[in-house]
Amino acid sequence: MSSSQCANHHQCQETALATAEAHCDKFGERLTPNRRDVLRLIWQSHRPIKAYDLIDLMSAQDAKVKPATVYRALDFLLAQGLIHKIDSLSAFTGCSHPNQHDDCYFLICQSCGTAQECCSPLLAEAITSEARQQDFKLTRTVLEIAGECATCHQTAPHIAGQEAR
Amino acid sequence: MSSSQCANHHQCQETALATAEAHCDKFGERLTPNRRDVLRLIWQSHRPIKAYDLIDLMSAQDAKVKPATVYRALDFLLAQGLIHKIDSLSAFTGCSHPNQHDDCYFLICQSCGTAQECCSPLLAEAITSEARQQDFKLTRTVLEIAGECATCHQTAPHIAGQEAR
DNA sequence: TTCATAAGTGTTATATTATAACATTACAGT
DNA sequence: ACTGTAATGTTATAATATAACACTTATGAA
Repeated sequence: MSSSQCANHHQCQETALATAEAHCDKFGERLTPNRRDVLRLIWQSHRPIKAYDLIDLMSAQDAKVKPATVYRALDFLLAQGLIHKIDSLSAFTGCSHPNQHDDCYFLICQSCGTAQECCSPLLAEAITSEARQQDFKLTRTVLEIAGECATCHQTAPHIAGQEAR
Repeated sequence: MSSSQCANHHQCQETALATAEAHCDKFGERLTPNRRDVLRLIWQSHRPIKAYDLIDLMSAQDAKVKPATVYRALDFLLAQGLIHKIDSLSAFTGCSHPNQHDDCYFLICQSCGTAQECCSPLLAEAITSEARQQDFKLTRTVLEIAGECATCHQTAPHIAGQEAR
């Protein structure tokens, strides 16, 4: 479980789960076993994961898991701001700072598949300002940038990484 | 066919088709009847349209049109830069300036459904600059801003427009 | 003009992503 | 323990998209 985004990915994953736990406690929401399982699987790497891959992973463990089960967990986690959906990939990724994603965007590496969540109040302000110039009332911004991450273009040409990052 | 984006939408649509024609001539590409039909339907309004709505519209005219037929036309039009796909909607919209969409973003009105294509070299530069700070090589940017357009919040509260815009 | 090739289309099937509807179970507050 | 709400199980199906292969049409070289 190497990672270009965190020194120790196991730690990173555990922290995310603990944060989610704390978040749910605070807001009186229930992080049930299913929801926790889905969240844990999403945090297995920094590569956004597709709903049906989650279904496969959960099914591998024991009985077949049905789509609705996973989608319900995803809906909950999205509503709590514990994960993001990457629209350009139809995939889901963990959120490292629930409750404050107004300024977020994603850097998605087409070589290793990782999505890095970034926050830039400056960029967010530039976007808001652009919209304001068009007299447009902004409610949600999707900013997904695809390309090649530092790790991938610093190392040998294009070995699509399969490890957790 | 009223419009908040163009003085005369019929004109707007015809111009788009003529531009597409010219583009294809220039690059030795063929704007076949199918491709032209799909493009025309996409330009019937400024509201992004879904692939299966296109299929329904085309099927209404005569025999049932199959998904592959429409998706192939969409693939061609995307490849030529004559349309855009709006990832957050899984829908397609006409491109008003083929061959120069590096600086584009979309303002998507959740009230009337229109998507306005905007270009801002300044904003594009801000985004590139952000990515550069992370040592990220950018190849494609998806910026889709959802909210309420000027027309909608200037007029009476929330009548979802069904007309072409 | 004719043929060969490539490009485009028709058609069938299927993959992928997501939701609806309703029955059942588990949980929290009384 | 009782009750209402939240969560889950289950079946079915909707919505989005692509694969594979047969067939047709356009184009350009001989």
